[in-house]
Amino acid sequence: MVTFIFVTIWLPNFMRRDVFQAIADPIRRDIISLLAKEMLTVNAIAENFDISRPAVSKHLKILRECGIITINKQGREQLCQIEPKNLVPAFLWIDQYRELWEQKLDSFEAYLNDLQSKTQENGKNKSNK
Amino acid sequence: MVTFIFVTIWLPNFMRRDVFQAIADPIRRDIISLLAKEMLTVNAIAENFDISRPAVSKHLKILRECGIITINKQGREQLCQIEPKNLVPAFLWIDQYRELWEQKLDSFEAYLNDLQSKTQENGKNKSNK
DNA sequence: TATAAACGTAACCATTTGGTTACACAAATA
DNA sequence: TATTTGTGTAACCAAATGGTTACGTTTATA
Repeated sequence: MVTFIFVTIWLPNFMRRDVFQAIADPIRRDIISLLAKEMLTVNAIAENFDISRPAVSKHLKILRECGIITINKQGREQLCQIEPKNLVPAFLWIDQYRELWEQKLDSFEAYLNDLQSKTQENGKNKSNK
Repeated sequence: MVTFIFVTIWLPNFMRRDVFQAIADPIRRDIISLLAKEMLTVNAIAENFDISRPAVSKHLKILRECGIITINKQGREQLCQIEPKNLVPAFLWIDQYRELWEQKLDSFEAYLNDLQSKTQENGKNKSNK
């Protein structure tokens, strides 16, 4: 006899979180920008925003779950540090389309050049008339 | 007499939408990836996903509002086209931290090299003993 | 001309998000 | 030792998100 057991796995939210979600929020992007300059405690980060400290704590939790920051306990303070390499996946994703937009921008420049040369030719014709 | 008039401006949601929000959703990233290869109609895009066509329409609306795609009406079909240059702001934001992670990766490599050379020296010492 | 196809959108729903206040607790300080 | 400081988290809430079905409209086709 063969028995099949079906299991529904409940995936907690933070498992579904990724770097794209992390940088989707402007406050989290600002936190990243702050930590890019220096390590900061939770309170020092919170001073830069109008939202409550617990709200900042939540953002930090998300950033930590995505690996974008690490937190070191120093006495009663929590020192937050950026882990920039974990931004790389997002960078690579966008970077794969770089060729696409550069190509488009090239053709835009080509279009501009073309336009310019045609205008010059027009000018020539006019002056020749 | 001076009169002050205070006006509260109601900002509709889509005004707050930006490219970071656009690429936060995995389905929207997949749509971008599809459109990077070729122009597609709405139905053609929807065929690639398990969600309903109206759900895809909503995603396309968001992508269009962020300028990441443009839509051209061709008879009764809507041809979607990627506008890759509007990914550039997101690229530039992440790119500003590139130096940071490259520096970190360099020091990681340096750390690895250091470790390796030390191990080799250890080996030397052992063989010299 | 009646029907089918290719959409957009309204109305609705459950879940997620991002904020708040209140509270607990460990570590520093008086 | 009592108090203050730094922080995490629970409980709660409104709004946003992402999905659905139902329906309307325009365009192509039988």
